Amino acid sequence: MKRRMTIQKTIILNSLKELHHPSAEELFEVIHQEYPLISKATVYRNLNLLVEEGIIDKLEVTDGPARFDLPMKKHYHLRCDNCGKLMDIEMDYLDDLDSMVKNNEGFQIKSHTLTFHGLCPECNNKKENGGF
Amino acid sequence: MKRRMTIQKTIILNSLKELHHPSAEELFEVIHQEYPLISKATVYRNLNLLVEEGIIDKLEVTDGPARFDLPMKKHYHLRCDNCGKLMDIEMDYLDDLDSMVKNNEGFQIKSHTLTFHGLCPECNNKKENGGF
DNA sequence: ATTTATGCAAATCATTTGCACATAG
DNA sequence: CTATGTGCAAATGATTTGCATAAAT
Repeated sequence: MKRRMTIQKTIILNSLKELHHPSAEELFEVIHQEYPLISKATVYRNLNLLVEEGIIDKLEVTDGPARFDLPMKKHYHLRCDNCGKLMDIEMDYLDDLDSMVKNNEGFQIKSHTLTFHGLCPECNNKKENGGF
Repeated sequence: MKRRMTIQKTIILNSLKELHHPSAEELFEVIHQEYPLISKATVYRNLNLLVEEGIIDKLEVTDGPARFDLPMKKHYHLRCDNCGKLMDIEMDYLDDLDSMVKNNEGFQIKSHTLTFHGLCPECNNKKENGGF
């Protein structure tokens, strides 16, 4: 199954370069501005294809839509428990973690994801002012 | 808003003791056997209430339904990339990780989740036999 | 007697899929 | 040409919600 280059795929890749790990929906909104004919299904389909081809990364987030991005150095995330905002973190990647697992019962470990949880500055303020 | 104890809530809690981090759907299926009148909405509602009250834990898994469990010692998970099977891992909890984050831009870090990814023995076999 | 909880069906959100038509190679 | 991609709408899966009724306090 040989892939073709289409206008849609080009636009999706370009938009991906301009946005910070957007969700498929966010990407669609932006692209829809300059290219109103595009279908949401096309955005989803191309994102999945690009992930399969290893051209982009899919960040699966608990509780919320998946986010996509151009591949970058392995890193971890910080996610706000309240508003769901996701940010990248400055921390050395723990390469040796995968080999620290005992009793893995034949499971082949290939990678890991580490996400920190808490409150972003904005939500932390809201909370202190009785916001929730 | 004071909570009431209902038959449904009792059954949900009991079933939770018997199952290994089931999804809401799985829990519903099991409960539905012995208590066919229960509604799926009731299962979801009670699970959410129990999580809010801190009585049970919600394990949010990327790409798949959330799973629920009685609170246990902090631990990490192993998830099969192919079939989605989730298992608990034997590994010391990294208490000092939360303080290793630099440049958190005012973010209050409270916890972290660490999940290992790879292939479970079954899927690994399938793969070697050309399954996918 | 209140007020919270339940059951049902409809609604919502993220994502996928079937199908006829368009288009890249 | 012909297989791959597109747009649309309908389908799916997980979860939530509105509303009238039932049950707990």
